[in-house]
Amino acid sequence: MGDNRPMVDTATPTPRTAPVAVPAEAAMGGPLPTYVPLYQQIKSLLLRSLQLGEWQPGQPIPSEMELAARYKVSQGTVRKAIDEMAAENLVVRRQGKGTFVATHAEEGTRYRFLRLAPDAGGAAQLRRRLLDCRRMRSTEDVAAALQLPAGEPVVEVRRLLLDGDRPVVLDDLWLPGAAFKGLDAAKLEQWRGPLYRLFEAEYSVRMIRAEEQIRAVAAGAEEAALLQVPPGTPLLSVERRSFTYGDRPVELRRGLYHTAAHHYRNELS
Amino acid sequence: MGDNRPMVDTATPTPRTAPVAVPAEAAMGGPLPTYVPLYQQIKSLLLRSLQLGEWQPGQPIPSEMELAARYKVSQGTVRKAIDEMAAENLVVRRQGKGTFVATHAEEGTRYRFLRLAPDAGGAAQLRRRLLDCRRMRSTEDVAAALQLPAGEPVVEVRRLLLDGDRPVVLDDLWLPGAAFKGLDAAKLEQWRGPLYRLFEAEYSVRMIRAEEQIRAVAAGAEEAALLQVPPGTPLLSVERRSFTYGDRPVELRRGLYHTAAHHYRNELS
DNA sequence: GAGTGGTCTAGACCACCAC
DNA sequence: TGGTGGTCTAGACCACTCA
Repeated sequence: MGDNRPMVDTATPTPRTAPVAVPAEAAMGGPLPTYVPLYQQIKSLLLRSLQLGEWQPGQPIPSEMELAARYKVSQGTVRKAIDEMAAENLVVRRQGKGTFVATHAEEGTRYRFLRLAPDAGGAAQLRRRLLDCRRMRSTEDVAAALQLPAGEPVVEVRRLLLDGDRPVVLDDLWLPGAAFKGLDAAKLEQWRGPLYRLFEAEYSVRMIRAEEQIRAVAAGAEEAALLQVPPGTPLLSVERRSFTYGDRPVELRRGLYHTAAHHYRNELS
Repeated sequence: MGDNRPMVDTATPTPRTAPVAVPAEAAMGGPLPTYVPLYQQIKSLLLRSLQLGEWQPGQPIPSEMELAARYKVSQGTVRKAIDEMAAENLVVRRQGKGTFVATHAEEGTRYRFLRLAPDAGGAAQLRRRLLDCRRMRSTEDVAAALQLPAGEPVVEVRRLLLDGDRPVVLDDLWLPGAAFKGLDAAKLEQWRGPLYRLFEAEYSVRMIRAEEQIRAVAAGAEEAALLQVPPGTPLLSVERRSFTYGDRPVELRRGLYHTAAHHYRNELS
């Protein structure tokens, strides 16, 4: 016990990274990690299972005891691996029931990635209105953001979010065409629930994490008309890149938020 | 072992919360927690020591072994308490050296709360220019934000942040006068380093966490002049409330960010 | 080499949930 | 009643830092 042993691992065909120093490489002076904790190796294995779709969103993963047995480690080691994944919102623990693959379905966090809140307080309750959905060849900037070759097919979507009958958000978004075969206006129109839930349910694309860049811009003529504001109105420009496993970007989104009665909320720590 | 025992606790005069169900209260149907894990109790004690200034920012707290002995629990329990505090950025662990009270001094996180980044990439390197610093009676909105009685004395500060010679941020901030006795323009002018470092070093006010509300607004005449932009230019309005221990608000800050060559970056997960 | 945090184990018991 | 995650312990060993 307590020996970070070299992973006999007859149970799983998946090779683990060497748990101790790699003399040859270490001697080469590379800044590569010379030691990977066991629980990190377990975490990598779990991540791979997630990525390969071995466990589906909303479904339970095997119990800690079962995983400990599978990987021939103690329950505490599995626990620490899962702890980190829970902290990263990849997985949700529920005492007495099990550990579940995170999903963009309701489960309390309806708008996990939408930081818009009404000034009045409470949570945003927004309606969607699809304006456009087309397949096209990506422009250079979109391709770059999605790490695709320029001209690669993408799906372009334009939509409005409304609070009551007042437009609040104008969203343009781009998705890699290859990963979203069959996505069209009809699909989007008929779908009830969070968009990211549709993506994970129908296209096996799970949004794990996103980066946003926020600016203040003046409304152009077309945008102003759609948001029903005078041209030149200051709007929040929110450019989001969403990533799936392995930090692969799978969505580019450009939102214009009308912040007269709403605001973007953020928590710093 | 393994018994969440009622805290004999002859070593510390600090009472701990009851570790097991409180039958009387539980019967009253209150939604109060009927059980508080031991490590949470330890965490509360550690938080209180932090709040009381027993350990100063940048200084080490006692070792895990020492704390375990002090509180008569196992090292693992102390570890879990500290783990949570480290996750909340209250404390920083350094292997081989110890655990240190978090500080707003350099230590890698120069601008912990400033999310502005140059579009060109890299980190913002901004100069400060103090415009004004005065003591006054708080207006109603400021008092409300700081949870003070209206008319209570506050310190009002106005300053610019510049990237090179280009103004990028116009900040107005308000602090409770009582907590910041002696803070004046001279103090601010002479101070080198992060503002929050000054607050914790000279006034024992430690900013732990902050909430921001972000909007797009049009520059007014005065603001436009200060930021050297045409009036009406869209600006990011960032209203921040900073909190210290116990979620007590101790700063209100209203920033106007010129986002022509910079952006507000955010990470969602 | 001594002291710190970091990892790993094994085992016990607790709180919660479903059957 | 049995299974799940959650807590707590005790002890061993490892990685890192510094004198």
